[in-house]
Order: sequence, then structure tokens, then C-alpha cells
Amino acid sequence: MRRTPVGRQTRARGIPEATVARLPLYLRALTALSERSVPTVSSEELAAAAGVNSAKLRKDFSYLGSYGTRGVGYDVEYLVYQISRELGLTQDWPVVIVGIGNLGHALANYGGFASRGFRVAALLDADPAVVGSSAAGLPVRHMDELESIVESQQVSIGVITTPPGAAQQVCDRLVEAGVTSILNFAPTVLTVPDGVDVRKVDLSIELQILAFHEQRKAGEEPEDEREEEPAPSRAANPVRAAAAKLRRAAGGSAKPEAKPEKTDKAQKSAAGNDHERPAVMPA
Amino acid sequence: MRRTPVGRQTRARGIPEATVARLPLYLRALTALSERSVPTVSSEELAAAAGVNSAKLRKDFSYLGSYGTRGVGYDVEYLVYQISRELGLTQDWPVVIVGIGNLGHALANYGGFASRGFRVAALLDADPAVVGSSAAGLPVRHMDELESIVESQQVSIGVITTPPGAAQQVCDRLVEAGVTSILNFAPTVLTVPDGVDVRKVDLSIELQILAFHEQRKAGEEPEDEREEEPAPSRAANPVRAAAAKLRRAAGGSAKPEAKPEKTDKAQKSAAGNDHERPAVMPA
DNA sequence: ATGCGTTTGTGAACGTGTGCACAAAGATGG
DNA sequence: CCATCTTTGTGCACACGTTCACAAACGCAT
Ligand SMILES: NC(=O)c1ccc[n+]([C@@H]2O[C@H](COP(=O)([O-])OP(=O)(O)OC[C@H]3O[C@@H](n4cnc5c(N)ncnc54)[C@H](O)[C@@H]3O)[C@@H](O)[C@H]2O)c1
Ligand SMILES: NC(=O)c1ccc[n+]([C@@H]2O[C@H](COP(=O)([O-])OP(=O)(O)OC[C@H]3O[C@@H](n4cnc5c(N)ncnc54)[C@H](O)[C@@H]3O)[C@@H](O)[C@H]2O)c1
Repeated sequence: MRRTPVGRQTRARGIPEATVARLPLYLRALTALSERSVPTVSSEELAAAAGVNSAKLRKDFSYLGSYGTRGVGYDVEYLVYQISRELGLTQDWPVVIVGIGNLGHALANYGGFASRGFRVAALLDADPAVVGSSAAGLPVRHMDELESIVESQQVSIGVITTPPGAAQQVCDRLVEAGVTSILNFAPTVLTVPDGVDVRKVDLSIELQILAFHEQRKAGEEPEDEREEEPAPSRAANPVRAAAAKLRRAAGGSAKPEAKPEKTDKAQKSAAGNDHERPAVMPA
Repeated sequence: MRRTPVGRQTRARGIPEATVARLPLYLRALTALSERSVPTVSSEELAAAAGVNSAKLRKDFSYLGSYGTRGVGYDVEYLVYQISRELGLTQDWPVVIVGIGNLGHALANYGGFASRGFRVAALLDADPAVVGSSAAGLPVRHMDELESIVESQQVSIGVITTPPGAAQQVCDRLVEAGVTSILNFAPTVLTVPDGVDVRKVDLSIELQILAFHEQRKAGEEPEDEREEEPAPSRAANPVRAAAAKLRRAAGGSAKPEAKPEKTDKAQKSAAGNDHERPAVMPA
């Protein structure tokens, strides 16, 4: 019997988000084992292949059920099936890609797309110069066809690879057409109604995070293996003093009222538990 | 031998990782405000623009110091500077991209690269047919030049866009050459020595996570109406509701809570959905 | 059957992240 | 100067995630 701890309703079913994010990782490792006809695998081995802690892996699997055999390990084929089923990969997921520029082209050509049940239903663009060309054997169709495509092919996942300025607009249109999951490559904060999932892939953010750690490594490590430039004046830390000065210089007479097109403070509306548009447009 | 993949050593004076990951988001919103010459911004406004909770934003900023003014908010320019400095964006970060195929080309052409101090130092590939061509005005150079480029240009960040099979090998070579931060687009678990940071961008994983939630959305509710959350904003979107119903009617599946017995395994052919995929391709 | 070595599944401790709520700090107006 | 209003900075409680450690379960040999 499944014993589900009740008491809170945050997650409908008890698979933690962190676990869900790791299941594809396990699945990939298991698929590789399956191709080599490995019959069973221990949590230790599989965890090593997936680059995670073995206890974490076992706990993750425990959310799916008791699929292992003590003293032996996990049946590879069976686990592949169970994870696939849990992730919803036993069915086909048609996907539309909107914005067939540099990145959209690359994604359209990406073989790993179809390998897990994700099928490119259509490539869409708004530029007449792009519409009509083809990418990866698929024709690029005009945005006007979005609604009919989404409906006829039951598309529930959309990928946005348009410039940032068009992303929210494209997103709105996708949602309106019936798409309920969006993968956003544009560096924009998307606002969507409840029930729609958005995940973002942001190269710039990843690089900035790397830069942060890189700077820390360079600045705090006493040992210096290779010769670097003479430590670019890492502004010491009299920042508080500079703060007042800078604030004073910037302040002067400038006030929020200088903004003509927005009634800036009017939309405070504290009790906001619903999602509305951001107060200021991100770019 | 392999040590712990990533030695997460929490520094005493460290900024939480979750905060670091959000700083670029704040920075982007602040930059947009700066371009519009907005002098100050409250945590509420900025949080809305960045799509986060305002208390979280304030706590994030509190790790950087007390840079706000009570009753007023934060000075935009000053905060841009502080976050940039904290992230290490006040200096230039040369980057090499290895594997100039579909994705490598797109990245090379990406304007957002240079906009934050990340400069493409070189494009590298192993294929003689690709070497010598150019992408985004930069010549594609041969892997043999990697070491000299990394050393002469002080490259500490490498981007891997090779096929999965070559990723670990390329990674090893990057590390050997002196690169200490890697952004990996190949669906591979990279093993690196201590002191080297790896971040990955994995389209396939993102899609699978979306598919999981999508499946849940489609399968967890009874046919009639759902009554699970107190969110009142429900009837405001008839189109989406209709789309969901249509989709539900098309592909129900998603057996609710079919607890499988452990004894009868090897039921992988039981997926009588669309068509059975052996899942053999590397994602 | 019994014992032994192996490995799972999970309780429990611990660490990290989130969000509420509010006192304190500063601006603003009188 | 004081009163009032706005917004920050943070204590606190709780939710979530990670890791340890070990009893129970299982295969296998005797
Ligand atoms: N190229 C990269 O490597 C890369 C990396 C990270 C993020 N991004 C982001 O991905 C997005 C796309 O980048 P790109 O380099 O491919 O840009 P791009 O300019 O090459 O392509 C954008 C495409 O979107 C189309 N488009 C514009 N407005 C549209 C609309 N309203 N509806 C439909 N289509 C529309 C354009 O016609 C164009 O074909 C950008 O937001 C960029 O910031 C790109
Ligand atoms: N194309 C996409 O949209 C996309 C999306 C997600 C992930 N990925 C992943 O990104 C990677 C690249 O994808 P792609 O579509 O650009 O592939 P691709 O085949 O078009 O390009 C790969 C490039 O890497 C080069 N290469 C191969 N081995 C190398 C080596 N040892 N050293 C240096 N260069 C080498 C090849 O010559 C080729 O130019 C793959 O791992 C893929 O799984 C791609």
C-alpha cells in the first residue's frame, strides 16, 4: 500500500521537483546501460554514471516505488520503462518552435529532440523573408498558422527563440492557442496565467554564474599557479562611503515623477497573490 | 582516481548559491531601468520585473550589503555597479567555444555574449572541413591551437558544443590547458578535478521536465471539473479550458495509480499508446 | 535452513531556501 | 522639531533538499 503523508497540498503527487529534474539524468544513464545490455545496476554504479550521490538516487527512486531488489540492484530495462512512464515519455509530445533565427535553426536540426518522444510539429516565424524557407527538412510557416497547428496537432509545448522584445507577445499567443508548457530561450521574464509552466534556458545567466565563481577562485586563492594580470584593482571596500556620494550625485532633483507614461506607484496593490504583469518592462 | 565531482565548500562569507543565480536576473532588470534613466526602484517594483518575491530580493541584496535607502528604494545605477562587481562583470572574460556545429554557430552569432563582458576569444573545432571557415566574423581554428590560445589570452571559461562522445575528452583538454569554468551543452556528465566549475545547459532535460508536468496536468483531474485550489482566476480563460478539454479527450492514458506488482516485470510492451519506442538514441 | 555478504529503502539529522511580518530607518511635510 | 508615511533589512518559522547510517530484504552458498 502506498502511504502518502497527508497534511499539505502543495504538491498534488509526492514527487519532489528536485527529483523530477534528476529523472532525465538517470534515464540517460540507464539508456546507455541498456544499449550495452547490462541487465542490472546498483544505486552506487548508476549514481556514479549520473554524477549524483547514491543515497540521493535511492531516495529519488523511492518516490516512484520500490523497483529495486536488495542485494542485487535495479533492473535496467524495467527502470527505463518506469522512469519514462513517470516523465510522460511513453507518449508523443508535439512541439512548436517559434523564431527560426540562429538558435531556432540549431534547435530544429537537433537530433536529440526526437529521441525522447519530442516531435517538432512546426517551425514558425513572423518574418516573411524567413517564412517559406526550410530548416532540417521542415518548412518554416507563418505565425498566422499557429492557432490551427496547435489545435490540429494537439501541441501543448512551445519553444520560444525569438528576440527578447517579442517573447512575451509570442508567449501570450501560444498560451491563448492552448499551449500550456513553454521553454523560453529569450532573456525575458515571461508572465503567464496559472496552469502554464515556463522553464527558461539562459546562456547569459549561466556565464555570469561561472564568472562569479571564477572571480572568487582568482581572488581568494592564495596560491597562484599561472601568471595573471596584476589583480585588477579589486575595489577594496569603502563602498558605504561611496554609496552616499553616488546616491547624492544621482539624486539631485530626479524623482520618480519624471516618468511620463506610467502612473508608477499607482499599482502597488499589496494583496497581490495573483500574477500580473511586471511593473516595469524587462528587457 | 576520481574525487568528488564538485567540492561545494561553503565559504564563511559566501553568498548563497540561489542568490548568485538570481543576481543576473536583477542585473538585467536594473539595466533596463537604467537605460530608461529611472533613478531609483523599490524592492517591490524590481522584484516584479525580475519575477521574484520582494522579500527574497531584499534578502538577496542584504548579502551584498545595505545598499538601499528606507522609504525610497535602491539607486539603480549604484546597484547595477554593485551587482556587476559582485558577479565579476567589471572585468573582461574571454571565452572559447569548442565545436562549431549548429549550436556553436548560433552561440558565436549571439549578440548577448559580448554585452556583459564575455568576449569570444576563439572558435575551435576538430573537423578540418570546418576549420578555416568563419562564423560571426571569427575564424574557426583548429583544436591544436587551444593551448596557446588559452594561455595567451588568459581564457578561463570554455563552452563545449561538441557531440556528447567528444565532450569529456574536450573537457579534459580544456582543463589541462588551464580553463577552470566550463559551460557544457552536450548531454554528458562531465568529470572534472576540484576547483573546476561545470554548469550544463540541457534542452532535453528541460523538455522532459515540462512533459512531466504536462502529463500531470492532463491526467490528474477528473473529467468534470477540478476543485483543488483556491485560485479564483479560472473562468477568465475559456480558450485554454477548451484546449485542455480537447486534449484530454484525445489522449487520456495516464492510468491513475496503477501500482505494479514487482513480480511481473518486463512489461515494456504494455505501452499501447501511440507507438512503442525502444529509446535507444542518446538524448 | 541457516548464515553471510550485498544492497535497498528510509528514518533522522542537518543544511539550504523561502516568505511572512514587523521594527527600524529614512524621507517628507508641517 | 515632531508626526506620518514608505520601504528596507532581518528574525523567525517552515518547507524543501541532501546526506548519513543502518535495519531489513534478498541472493547465494553451504
Ligand atoms: N543565438 C544564441 O546562441 C542564443 C543564445 C542564448 C539566447 N539566445 C536568445 O534566443 C533568441 C533568439 O536568438 P537568435 O540568435 O536565434 O536571434 P535571431 O534574430 O537570429 O532569430 C530570431 C528570429 O525570431 C523571429 N521573430 C522575431 N519576432 C518574431 C515574432 N513576433 N514572432 C515570431 N517570430 C519572430 C525573427 O524573424 C528571427 O527569425 C534571442 O532572444 C536570444 O537572446 C540566443
Ligand atoms: N543543436 C542544438 O540545438 C542542440 C540543443 C541541445 C544540445 N545540443 C548538443 O550540443 C552539441 C552540439 O550540437 P550540434 O547540433 O551543434 O552538433 P553538430 O554536429 O552540428 O556540431 C558538433 C561540432 O563539434 C565538432 N567536433 C566533434 N568532435 C570534436 C572534438 N573532439 N573536438 C572539437 N570539435 C569537435 C564537429 O566537427 C562539429 O562541428 C551536441 O552535444 C548536442 O547534443 C545541441
